Amino acid sequence: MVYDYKKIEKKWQNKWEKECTFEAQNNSSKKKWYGLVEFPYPSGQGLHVGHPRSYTALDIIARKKRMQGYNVLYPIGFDAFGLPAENYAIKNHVHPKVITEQNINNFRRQLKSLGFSFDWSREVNTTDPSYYKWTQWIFIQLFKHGLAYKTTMPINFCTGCKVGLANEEVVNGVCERCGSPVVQKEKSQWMLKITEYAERLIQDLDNVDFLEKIKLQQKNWIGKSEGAEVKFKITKGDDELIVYTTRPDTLFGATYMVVAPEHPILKKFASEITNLDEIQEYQKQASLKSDFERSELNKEKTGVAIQGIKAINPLTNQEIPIWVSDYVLITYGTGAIMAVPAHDTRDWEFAKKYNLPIVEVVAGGKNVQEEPFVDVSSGKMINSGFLTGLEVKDAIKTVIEYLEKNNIGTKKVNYKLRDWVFSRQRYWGEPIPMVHCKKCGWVPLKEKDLPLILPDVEDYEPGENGESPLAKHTEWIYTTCPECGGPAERETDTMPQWAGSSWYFLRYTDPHNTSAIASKEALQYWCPVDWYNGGMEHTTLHLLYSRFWHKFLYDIGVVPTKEPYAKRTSHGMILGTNGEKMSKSKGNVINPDDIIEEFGADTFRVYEMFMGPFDQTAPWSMESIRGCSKFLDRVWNLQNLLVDGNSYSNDFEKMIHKSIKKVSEDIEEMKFNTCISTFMTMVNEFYKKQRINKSEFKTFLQLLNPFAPHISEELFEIIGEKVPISSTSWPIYENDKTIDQEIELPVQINGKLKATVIVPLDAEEIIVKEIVHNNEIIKNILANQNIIKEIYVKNKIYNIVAK
RNA sequence: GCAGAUGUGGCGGAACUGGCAGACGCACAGGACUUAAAAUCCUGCGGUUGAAUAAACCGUGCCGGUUCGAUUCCGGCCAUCUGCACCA
Repeated sequence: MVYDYKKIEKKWQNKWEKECTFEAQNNSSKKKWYGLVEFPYPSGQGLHVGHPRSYTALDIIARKKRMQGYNVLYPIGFDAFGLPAENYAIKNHVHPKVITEQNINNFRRQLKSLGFSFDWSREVNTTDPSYYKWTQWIFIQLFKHGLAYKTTMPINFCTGCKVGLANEEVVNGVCERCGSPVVQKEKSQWMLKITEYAERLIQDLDNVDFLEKIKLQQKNWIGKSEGAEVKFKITKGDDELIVYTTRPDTLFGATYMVVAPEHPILKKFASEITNLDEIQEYQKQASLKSDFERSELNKEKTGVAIQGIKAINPLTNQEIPIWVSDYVLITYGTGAIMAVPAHDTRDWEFAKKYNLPIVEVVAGGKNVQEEPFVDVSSGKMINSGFLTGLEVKDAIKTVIEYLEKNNIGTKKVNYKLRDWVFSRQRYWGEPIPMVHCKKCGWVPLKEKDLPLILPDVEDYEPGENGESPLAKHTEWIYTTCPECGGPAERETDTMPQWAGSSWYFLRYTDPHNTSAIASKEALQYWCPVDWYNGGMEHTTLHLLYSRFWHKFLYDIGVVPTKEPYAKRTSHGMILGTNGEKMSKSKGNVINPDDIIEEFGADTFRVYEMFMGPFDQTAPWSMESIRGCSKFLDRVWNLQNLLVDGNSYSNDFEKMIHKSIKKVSEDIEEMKFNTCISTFMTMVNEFYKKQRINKSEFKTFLQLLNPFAPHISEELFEIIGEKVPISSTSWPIYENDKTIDQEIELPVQINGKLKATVIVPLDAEEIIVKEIVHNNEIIKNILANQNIIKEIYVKNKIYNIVAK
């Protein structure tokens, strides 16, 4: 019989759909298991081969958990707002809603053709008003709790998309989504105070099971540092220039200051500054550059000295110059620094270029006039007044005490993390449910008026000056104030794509609820997500944002857990056959549809799990996938080897039990590639002995089922089983049968393998010693050598040191 | 520059907690079947020397260390990939 994967896969997919095989139960006494994968953005290109890597992995785990008796929730949905649909819509004059619906239908078809055990009855779609009603609701709660505010600040402005971008969305100086250059522009923006949660976002990582590298990346992103804020007096007026420094101990070495081009001091002292024209020109130049360009290394540093005002070093009381330079960023710290050129490379280069004094304050380096001495985490202070002679560590403590006592500075914890720019001047996003009333200011909509539906306009192209497309639709804008009933205007900006994805996992627990984001009972039962797998690229954006929202929802009593995800793992990227990232422009994109057509879904799934370690990048290989196809053919033909009766031998039986153990354990550790090789080894054994009995076949198919669900169900039926595999219990191994009573023990002489001997399990040294010394090979080698030492490690090795 | 990761045959990779390096697969070679090819099945396959299924030596990016024993632990390099906010 030929293995007709097309017919078989369709048959089982239809059956699962008709019988709702994989729907999770909401009122269940069973133990729950909630597995989550990042829901896709339904792009026009269709599913990427990278999606199924993550989806297959958690599908395997989900299917195994079901067989182990858990009530499993493994949901899917679509993160469907976003720029690509909008850009496509503008280019091709089709409404984003239409495009999105088409794309979702295509994605759904593709996902179903891979046989994932998703609970499709819980599918969510972030662009559905019944969904974004609750995204808007959460925003209003954030606003009511003071965590959403409007402010004017320099933001990244994409010249292509005509929208403000979060720093996180700017990649290599260009817009992450469209690739256009990003410039700085002043804009009034809705912001979310994620910084208020910075400390908790770090602390609570201790209580979750995330991969260490993920925790580390989040911590580094939040970037906690301890230092001091120091006030520098300015020679004119009573004003002060405040800087943040992690090294207050080097204050005596601060010979000049630098402020960012956007620093307010420049406006404030405009009348005092004698070279204002020059400075304004510099500001103009700087605004054309993105943060990335400004921060590029090896770049010649530029700057302008401010004439007319100076700062006073509070410890040396010397007047020091203030410079403007774009290597200082307004978005970090206070937007101003004290420069210690002797001990900082950037400051040193700047000082050399502009001939500023360099004063060594930590001893131990070479001549600081020749090169900066930057490794100053320890050492003795010099040229530092009352700090001279102290160790760096003590100097920090002493100087902070001094600063605080004299009211010229305070100890300060600083975070690199910045508040989240939440506005987009775009059409295809959730409308921000706020109105502006001249009398009442910014007022949120009442809950009964949610959702605020995105108006179905004809013209969704961005406005000229980066305004939202909605700004053109006056009939929508003009409304009444929910507070006073007077005339008011709607916010025309929409939310970023991150909004809908920050809480979608909560909606899956109760997706059709009309009176809450989800019922208390559903949240109580399903939270937290037991296992969340996704890409490393979302570690600092989506993952951090959703943790932030979840913590907020916890604080206001909406969700029962402090953290949304108990466990987070990540998968490696799949590269093209040439080892480069798949992209249209490189022409190395593999289309999942083609693979399924040629090899079938099971082969596709098995190959993606076999191609390499799950968490590492792996190149696609057409030759290797053929190997997996061949393997499933061999599995199919096992039915020809089926015999009645008992197992071939004890060893054969042992192989089965060892395999159950190995596969069960490896699935939990996401070592799917070694699971597949275990299957291959089993199949090779069956062929070698030219037989498999029914119970062995059953067990094998049960183990294989999470990986290759269609072929295993079909074979299960063929060998006469009356129920589907998915309803059977996961095989259990007997520990005794996984242990060999005899061991092949390697014998080394001087660390080199010379022979192996058969010894009983856990054999005592005396017994082994005799066996080893009776071995012919060993005897011959030792004949003219003196034994110095013999090492026996039970069940592992016997090593003889001889001369 | 900073941060993170990776480095094992021709290729993808395996190796528990420091104990037989190269499982499993691909590619390749030989054989069986076939008029022939494909498919399938069987065998071999790190390198050097060797007639050899004898034996010896070398071998997990490089240099060193610890150890009876290191792909694994430690120190120092090198290379590649990814991310980035010159973070004061």
